[in-house]
Amino acid sequence: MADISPKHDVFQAIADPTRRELLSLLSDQEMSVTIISEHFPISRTAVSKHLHVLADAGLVSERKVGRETRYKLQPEPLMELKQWLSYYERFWDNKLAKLKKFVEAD
Amino acid sequence: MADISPKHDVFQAIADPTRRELLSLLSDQEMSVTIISEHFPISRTAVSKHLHVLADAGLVSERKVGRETRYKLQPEPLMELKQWLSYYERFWDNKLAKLKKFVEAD
DNA sequence: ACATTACGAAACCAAATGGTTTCACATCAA
DNA sequence: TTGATGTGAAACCATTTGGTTTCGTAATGT
Repeated sequence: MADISPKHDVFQAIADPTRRELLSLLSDQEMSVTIISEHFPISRTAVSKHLHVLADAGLVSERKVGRETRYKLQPEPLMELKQWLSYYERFWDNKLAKLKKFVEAD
Repeated sequence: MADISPKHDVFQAIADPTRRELLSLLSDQEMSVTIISEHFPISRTAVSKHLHVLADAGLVSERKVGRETRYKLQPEPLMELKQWLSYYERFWDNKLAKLKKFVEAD
């Protein structure tokens, strides 16, 4: 049986600050591994690993061009995060509403 | 020098599925550690550790009541997440817009 | 044809993470 | 006072994580 998805989930993927920087960098443009890694103080191999984690989570796409591998942002999986967040928004909205009420009752 | 800043950031705190379940559980009501841990297959001590991580990130508050320690959701730090997300929303909005354009050009 | 470039896989390592069990200590109930 | 309950700290353990260096290979440049 093919193992469909021990994939990394989006929550775990964005937990690392370097990976968040990668997403930010790749939101502008598609870039090759070497060029990407020039923006970071760690080795190209380490960057490559981070990119694979992001790819596993579906947050970036890989494309081979000659000897390069180019990556670009794939924002769709972030919708899961947005949906997760939306559940909690009402709690802080609620707090804000209570605060407003309190202030206005003055 | 007192270290004001939280030890764990919100991204790292929500990366763990157990901790996300904890947040969900505590959004309903304030609960003691023992009661909370009855909802999980792991030890009370392990749950307690997760709660401390969440507290470090500011996502739950602790309150001592007699010999109990009660926790409840503190959703405010999730705003940082929302803000981070908002930057990426335009990218998928953009994609949707392009798709719409393409479909309508038919 | 040969050297250079771009990259991933592999082996390895230290530190962090998520879990356990045990123990000490308050607090509450009898 | 004595016993049960609620909890955190500590010591410990296995696995995961984030990093490294080394090496092989494919594509490109000269």
